[in-house]
Amino acid sequence: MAYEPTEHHPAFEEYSEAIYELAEDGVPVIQARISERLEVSRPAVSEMVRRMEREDLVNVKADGEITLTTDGKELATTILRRHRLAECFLTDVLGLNWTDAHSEAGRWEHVISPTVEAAMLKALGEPQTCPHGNPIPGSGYTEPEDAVVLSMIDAGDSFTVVRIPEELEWEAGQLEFLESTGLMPGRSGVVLAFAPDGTATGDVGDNPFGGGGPTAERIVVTPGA
Amino acid sequence: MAYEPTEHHPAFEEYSEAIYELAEDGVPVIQARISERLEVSRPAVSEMVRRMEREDLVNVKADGEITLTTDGKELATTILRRHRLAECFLTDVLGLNWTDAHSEAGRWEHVISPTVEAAMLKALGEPQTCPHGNPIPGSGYTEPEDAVVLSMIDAGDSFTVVRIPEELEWEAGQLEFLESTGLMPGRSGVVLAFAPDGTATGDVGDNPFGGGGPTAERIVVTPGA
DNA sequence: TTCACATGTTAGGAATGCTTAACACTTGAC
DNA sequence: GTCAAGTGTTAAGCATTCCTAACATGTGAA
Repeated sequence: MAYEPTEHHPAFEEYSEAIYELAEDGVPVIQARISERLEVSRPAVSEMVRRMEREDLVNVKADGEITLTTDGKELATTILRRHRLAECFLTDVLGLNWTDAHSEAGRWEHVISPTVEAAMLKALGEPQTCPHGNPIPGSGYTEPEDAVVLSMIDAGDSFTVVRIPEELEWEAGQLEFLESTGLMPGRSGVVLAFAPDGTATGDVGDNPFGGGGPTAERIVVTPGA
Repeated sequence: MAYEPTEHHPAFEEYSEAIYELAEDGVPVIQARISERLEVSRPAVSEMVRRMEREDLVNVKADGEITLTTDGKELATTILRRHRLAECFLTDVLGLNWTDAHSEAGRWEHVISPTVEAAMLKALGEPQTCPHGNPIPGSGYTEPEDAVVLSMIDAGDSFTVVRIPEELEWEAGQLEFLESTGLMPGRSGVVLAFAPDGTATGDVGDNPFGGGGPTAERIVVTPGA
């Protein structure tokens, strides 16, 4: 408990969260990726990483890979937990759509106190994932054993959406598109075909969908309806 | 709409709100009062007032009195509306107590978007006051004609609490105390006596209460049960 | 009248978090 | 081997928002 989240250095919270998410998404955690995800310059990241290292929130390996320390991980999971809890709350209680919930939660995560967090958790019946299917840290959620990315499903086979990784949530228009086609956690569909470039086409419910290679390689599903 | 709240200069929001509240509480709006309410140094206020004047959010009269411009008032009422709406939400939906709700709302007010504001308003059934009885700007609420401060009630007479001014909410321990004694909007009580120093004693429901002169001179009530 | 107190301002400085410009280093493609 | 692309760093600077120290001014009380 060396770092007190209530001291709220908003930047430390944002950077820790980004580092955690990049790792969660399987992206190599180097400064350049953080720079892209947070849309800040590389020198800004360079400086911030140095400061976070000084505060014992991260370690930098010789090859430049950045890892969270125990304190850093605690901060990151706290913020991410609040982010995903806020997304649940905003969609379930206040009726916001996916897209709005995601961007709002990006601000809410920094102002939610332990008291409010506990109250939200109770009001929502202890959810285990956010509306996009990503696990709420500390909820004890474990991903299904047979989870694979959509591009691994054979053409003709059916699948059930598990989660939309955080990485895709940050791409402008992506969430709106997925929500409109019905590619949401719990929904089942069928893959009709893969184009040579990896683009997947299929149906979810009665809606046709199409997703480029990078998208199909990231959406996590389980085989079968 | 010259000033865009979404550009979020948090300090401008905080200062505008403080200025609005001081006026609402009948306190002369000068730099020294803002300095006390926001707990920042006088030079900090001096500089910020100059910047807000430059941005056309406030005007400073020759005698030093500070008034909000149209833009400044719009910003202040927007933030204050979100603050009081958040207080309603935190108490009614999440079950927080007065004290927690007040301090949480002080952060929430800066992250609530128009979308969320509308959703909260709907979820709460368009409340007209915050839990402490203070009007939610834009709700159309008007204070009862016969509202007076508690110290104006004659010893032996009954009263009904209308509101706890924002000024008292900022005093450490004040909200906890009022909540514990039951001096809350809508509750009725009887004034038993006033000490020479203005301290009021009385009963609310079955609970005795006592409030120093400064408190009794600020709590707004209507005569009668 | 004088002294104390309240009030506002200037000057100088600090922390945070960002920017661009310029440079160094590594690595893969040709 | 060379060149381009990707990556990280240094340097200088800027905006925001605060601080303390010091000073100027006005006002009310003794």
